[in-house]
Amino acid sequence: MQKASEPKKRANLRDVAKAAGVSVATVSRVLNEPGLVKKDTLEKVQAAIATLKFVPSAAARAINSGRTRFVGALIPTLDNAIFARFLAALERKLSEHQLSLVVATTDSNPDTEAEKAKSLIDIGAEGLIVTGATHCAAMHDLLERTMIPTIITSFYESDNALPTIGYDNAAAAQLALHHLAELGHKDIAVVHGPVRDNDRTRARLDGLKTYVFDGKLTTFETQISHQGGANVADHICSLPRLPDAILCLSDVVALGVLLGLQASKISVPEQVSMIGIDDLPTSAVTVPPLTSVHLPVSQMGERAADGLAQWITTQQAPHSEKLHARLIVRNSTRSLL
Amino acid sequence: MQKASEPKKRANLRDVAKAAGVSVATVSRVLNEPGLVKKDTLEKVQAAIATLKFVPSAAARAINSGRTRFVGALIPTLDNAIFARFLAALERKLSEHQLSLVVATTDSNPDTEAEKAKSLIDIGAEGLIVTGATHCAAMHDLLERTMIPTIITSFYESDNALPTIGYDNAAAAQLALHHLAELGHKDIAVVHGPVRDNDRTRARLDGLKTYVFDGKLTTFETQISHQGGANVADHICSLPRLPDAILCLSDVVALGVLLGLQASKISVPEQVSMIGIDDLPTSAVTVPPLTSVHLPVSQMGERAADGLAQWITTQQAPHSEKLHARLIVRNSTRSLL
DNA sequence: TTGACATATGTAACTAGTTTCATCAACCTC
DNA sequence: GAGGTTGATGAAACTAGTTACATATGTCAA
Repeated sequence: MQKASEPKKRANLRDVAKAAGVSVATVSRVLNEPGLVKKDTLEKVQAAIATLKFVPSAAARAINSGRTRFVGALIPTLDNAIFARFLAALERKLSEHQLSLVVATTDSNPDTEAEKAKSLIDIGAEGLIVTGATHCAAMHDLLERTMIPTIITSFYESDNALPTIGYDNAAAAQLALHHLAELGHKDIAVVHGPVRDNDRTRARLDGLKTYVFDGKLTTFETQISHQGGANVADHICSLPRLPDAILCLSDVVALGVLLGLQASKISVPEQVSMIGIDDLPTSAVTVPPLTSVHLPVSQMGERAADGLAQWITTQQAPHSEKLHARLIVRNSTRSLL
Repeated sequence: MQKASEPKKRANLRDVAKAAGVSVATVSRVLNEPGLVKKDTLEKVQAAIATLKFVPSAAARAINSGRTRFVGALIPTLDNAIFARFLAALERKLSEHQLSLVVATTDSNPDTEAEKAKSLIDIGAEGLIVTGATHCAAMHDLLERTMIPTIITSFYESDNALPTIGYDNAAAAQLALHHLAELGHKDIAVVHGPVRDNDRTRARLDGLKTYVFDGKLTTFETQISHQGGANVADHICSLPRLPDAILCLSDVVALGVLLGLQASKISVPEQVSMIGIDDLPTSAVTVPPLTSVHLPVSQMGERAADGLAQWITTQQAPHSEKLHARLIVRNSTRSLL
């Protein structure tokens, strides 16, 4: 099957060694520890590498070192700035640890998540970053079988089997509700993304439900997008009576609601107060600027990167970390007292 | 929690073979072509795999097949929905070709791009998707040396050395300007992102400059973010005279400008017309809904995925493809005639 | 002159899989 | 009962690197 002249096969170490008239060990040294090689041998080999356009095979390297130098992140979507910000920090910090990042999106579907996780592991990921603590059975099984270092983010739970690096979602939501309650709001509309397969949203809603105050909460579920927020705003405007305030469990939805209210000529905060969660940079330039609960996602990215890198190199799982959310008061909320 | 001091060496094929009392070839068959193995042997081997928690090494597989089954995408930032949309389509289509996607962000820095490209190739990427046609010397050298299949996106140029799959940026900008010109606008502010190291923005600006119309164009450079747009809006509002219209070379900036104008109580389109480029979903729900030039980024992602997958499997580079932008008229532009 | 040591390089054994080819038994046909 | 075919399995070669160990040469001191 192998004829004398093959058209184009990638050159390997042996080819280079033969071309340079040295052994494979010498070529390997040129690649990894050029200091050990005599100057003119070095040049001979480098010439051969150049003429053969030799590029070392990543797989062959990995097989020896047992390291592929990349990790995977499973996130619900890229279509929300909050994840973009998280990933930016994660990637920056990982690269300080000489690790590349492979991003896979799950569309918040646990089965997709398990599938993508499997393919990340198949292609050699050394560790995983996942969003939230709820996964399907296949995912749990996969993580247990492979024992791949995995950190849960956007979610804090001290006694989880896997380390969690994130914030207390219930507390973040309570921070927002507490602010509204203090301002005297009694009739509050809560707008949130899909509850199904999303433990962060559920935790936030639970936080609201367990917060004790003498007022009414009405929840509205929609898509996490500007469009989704605008749709809910239309619905709320068609109600016989406007709520005192609208609490959005994410800023993306909040901006959508804000635009929707504006389209219906409802003014914020004069007719309704509004508050969000996330504190995206955009929230500082909306009209009016949006009061929000700041979630430290950049910090979360950095801590997750450090934790995972440490776990991979030392085989020692990091401890869970609780990061603190804080209220940023702007002009979309006003006092009713 | 994880116990730290396990003598955890991962089981390999030979370990499984020994445990099951069969040869390595049989274990390999169980993994890849279970149909060839007798039923009770199969079960024996599967039992051994389960008890040893054996997971095949991706690297060792890759070394044989010469395939790592993933490609890399180099994009300027994740912090702009336009790229998020592109990546979503790209990833979806790549996975149909059994390819995973590794995303690397370059911050529009050519040196970062070259670095990230190198590390993608180092970890074994079989192909690359890059944004725009302008790269630093190190990048060109890398692409030439490794001959890695690489497709340029967001940019169309029929005679580029590498296949380009994208739109004509100059034409897209002209489409927007033509619309404003037809409505009788003479004094137009053009708001755009950084020109340095961004050939898409430059191409759009060149398109505007070569379009013949009897009016005035004033350009404003800012960051591509809502904040950046809002800053320019503040600046424009402080000018002695408002322009007739504001043409933004991206919708993200346009929404920022819109919010900034609104904060200064300038009404659109009564006092200024506004038009964007990208046509993000958000642009349909802004107040007023934003007239924009639709860029087919989802289609671009799909075509790029198909092209790259084809290139990798057939060794045959695809042809460049020009995708068509089209004007979406909403309510942010009005006629002055 | 010889031993001690450093430097430079080669040989061959690893890494963890896939794959080719050989072997052997069971079954079928003539 | 000889010969052919099929099915199941194993031995060993193969992928492309790294690396432990061996060897050859040169320098220097005893």
